[in-house]
Amino acid sequence: MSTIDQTKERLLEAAGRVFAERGFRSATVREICHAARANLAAVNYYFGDKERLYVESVKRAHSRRQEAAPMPDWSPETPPDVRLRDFVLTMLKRILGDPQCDWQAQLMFREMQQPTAACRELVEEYIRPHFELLQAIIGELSPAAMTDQQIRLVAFGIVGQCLYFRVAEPVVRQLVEQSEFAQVEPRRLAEHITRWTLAALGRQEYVLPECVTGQRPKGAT
Amino acid sequence: MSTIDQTKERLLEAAGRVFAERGFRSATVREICHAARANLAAVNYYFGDKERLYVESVKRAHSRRQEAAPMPDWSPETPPDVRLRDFVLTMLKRILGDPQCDWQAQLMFREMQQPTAACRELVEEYIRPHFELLQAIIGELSPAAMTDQQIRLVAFGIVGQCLYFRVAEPVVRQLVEQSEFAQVEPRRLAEHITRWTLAALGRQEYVLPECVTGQRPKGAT
DNA sequence: TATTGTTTCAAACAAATGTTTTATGCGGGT
DNA sequence: ACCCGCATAAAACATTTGTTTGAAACAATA
Repeated sequence: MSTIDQTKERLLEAAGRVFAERGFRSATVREICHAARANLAAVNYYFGDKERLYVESVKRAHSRRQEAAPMPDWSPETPPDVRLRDFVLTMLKRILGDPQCDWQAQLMFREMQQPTAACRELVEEYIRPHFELLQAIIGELSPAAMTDQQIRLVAFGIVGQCLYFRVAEPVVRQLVEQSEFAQVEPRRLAEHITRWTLAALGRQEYVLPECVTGQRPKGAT
Repeated sequence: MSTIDQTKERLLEAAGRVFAERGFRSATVREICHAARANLAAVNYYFGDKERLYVESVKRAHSRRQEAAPMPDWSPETPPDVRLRDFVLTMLKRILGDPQCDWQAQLMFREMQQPTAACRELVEEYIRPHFELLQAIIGELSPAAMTDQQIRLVAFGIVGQCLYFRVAEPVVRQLVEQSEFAQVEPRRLAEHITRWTLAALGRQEYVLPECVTGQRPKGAT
């Protein structure tokens, strides 16, 4: 019993990494089994075929990511701007995560761009609730004149900003210097995006205090 | 001579579509040749091997996209907010394009996420100049207190918002209703993102006139 | 110890796929 | 008429790859 779970577990872990790096089709069962220190036939033994292993590994990656960075449960009187900041930070933590679990996010992005029929349910069960939560938060922060459609666009904009740093990471890394890229991390980005959003909504000015940016203002002597 | 270019051309076109849809590894030479109405050996005859065909097709897709939606050359006295709007609109046109040339954008995104060594030059020759142009425009619109690092974050944010609708298209399509998704098109998005940015910079209020959104304000009778 | 169910392993198979080869048709120049 | 360069076509080749198979190793149990 225990040995079953061990190899099955190693297989899921290794499959996640390999699928994330190579994509479903390009990943080979042989590479996965080798990475999992398992025999070639193990995949078919435990999962039937390559595709079911893929589905399982995607689900696994997602749940791991979610429990690694859970959404905080706010008290009823938590102000919406705090909730916005928490939401963005949580999202960024899940997306950028530590490089150790990097593949989990990568794997989900692949799935988002070319959804497998089996995994499309992820959107309904997981993404849509989060997206509606974000819309609700923005709605509370917005003037009454904002339409639902506008709120949706704002929500997409926030998500897009978060995702960009992960999805186009190689490009970002090449565009900014190494030292600056190292500072692209969840807390700083969440602060920027939150302030940026609040400023656009007319809630406050967009000014990042020096202690956060670690840089002097332009033109300062 | 003319026939040479014809099949070579068809090969490049077909390869672009197939590579965009399936990725380099998953795309088969047979499928490409079939789509191009060419013989199986044509790829090796004209390009040597599959990989060089891929590189050529990426370059081709990129230049096609660029000439399809060129950056306007502004007169010196064009105000920065107009330039921002133009920049965003041009970018969105290239990204969202008409569904006919959809694969060109798709292909470049694949390349951005998993850069081939041969194609990494695209960033230097093409993306970096555009990125610096965007930074310059934002710089003109920003208060002097903004640091270069903050400007870069803002620029990444704008690019991220634009890319999101394309990169996560399947998800967006599933999240919003069909009728609303049809309205996700360059002009409307450019208007939203530009106004949003200007509002965050304290340049103007973020209010989209009804004639643009086509929706009545929340709570209107 | 013998038995039974489970897991691992090495080998083999069949299909897919990138590449090469060889042959065929075609046009123009000598 | 003959030859030569070039484009196309069909077949063949060598790998790769997902999957299957049958035996061996192992653990638990009676």
